[in-house]
Amino acid sequence: MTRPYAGTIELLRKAGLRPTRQRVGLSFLLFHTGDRHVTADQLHGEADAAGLRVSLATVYNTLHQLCDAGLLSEVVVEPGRSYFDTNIAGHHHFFNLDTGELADIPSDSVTLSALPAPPVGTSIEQVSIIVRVRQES
Amino acid sequence: MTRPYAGTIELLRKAGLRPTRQRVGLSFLLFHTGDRHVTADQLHGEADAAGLRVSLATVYNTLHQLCDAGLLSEVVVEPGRSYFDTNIAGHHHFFNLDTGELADIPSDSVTLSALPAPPVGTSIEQVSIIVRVRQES
DNA sequence: TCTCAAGTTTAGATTAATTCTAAACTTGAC
DNA sequence: GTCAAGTTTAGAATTAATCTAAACTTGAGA
Repeated sequence: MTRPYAGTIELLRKAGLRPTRQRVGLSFLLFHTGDRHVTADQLHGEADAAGLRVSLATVYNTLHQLCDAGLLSEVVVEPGRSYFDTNIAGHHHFFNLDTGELADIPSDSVTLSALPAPPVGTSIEQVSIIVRVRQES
Repeated sequence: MTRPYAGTIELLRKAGLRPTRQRVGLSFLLFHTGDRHVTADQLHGEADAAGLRVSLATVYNTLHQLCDAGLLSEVVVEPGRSYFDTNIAGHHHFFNLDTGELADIPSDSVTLSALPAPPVGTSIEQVSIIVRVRQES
């Protein structure tokens, strides 16, 4: 028998987070299905479907902790809707205004030449490009 | 005596919006103070301070109508906070994660070379770049 | 200038996402 | 095992934003 959660537990430990049942379950859902864009609500639903009882508050806590640990990134596309992205390599996205779908843009397929200096006294933390698209009629 | 609102009224008429007292007042606040980044709430407060009684619902309505008319653009930087920007030429911004300040990036100071094709069946509506910065310690 | 239908505004209720709270429960070092 | 520190939880609270239907403006036409 293999230990399906061993990697996940390791991941959490490295991030300084206790591998609780909830965190392990949620992380497993997040990181073992390829790249994902989920809202807190969606993940909560998936957990439920997978038989993992977790409160929504914990889903939010865990998502933010994983963000802080750099394992996840938050993408804000519309007021009042926030996605969490398991692909932390490229922070660029297509956002379909009509369907609400979010798709990654591989960071090597975009070249940003010349970026102005940040305001005095600040340093750049992240550059995010969102390309809003519409369904062609 | 000059007619301070003549330009504003003209602007609204061209956008197909009746120049009501509220819309004229709000547009005046928006477009006669240089480039601005305001939340609906801030604008509501300013209107109040200027002696213009407007409900918050009208502030939201007007902001959205001006967006639809292309006179304003909406910038989403954080979940649950939405700014409206009177500078529609460049959609790029610095966002200070520590202070919440938003600053324009002149669009000619950024060059985006190479952008992948949008998903099949969609066309690009807008490209927005947000550079998140942090206060240097 | 008066009238009136269409377009606007409004207060207040409502929604939806998210955060807070403090009590109950795990976890893991010892 | 024990226990303090860290987590989770249900439910309340908060926040931004939207909706509702009744009251009010606006301006085109008489």
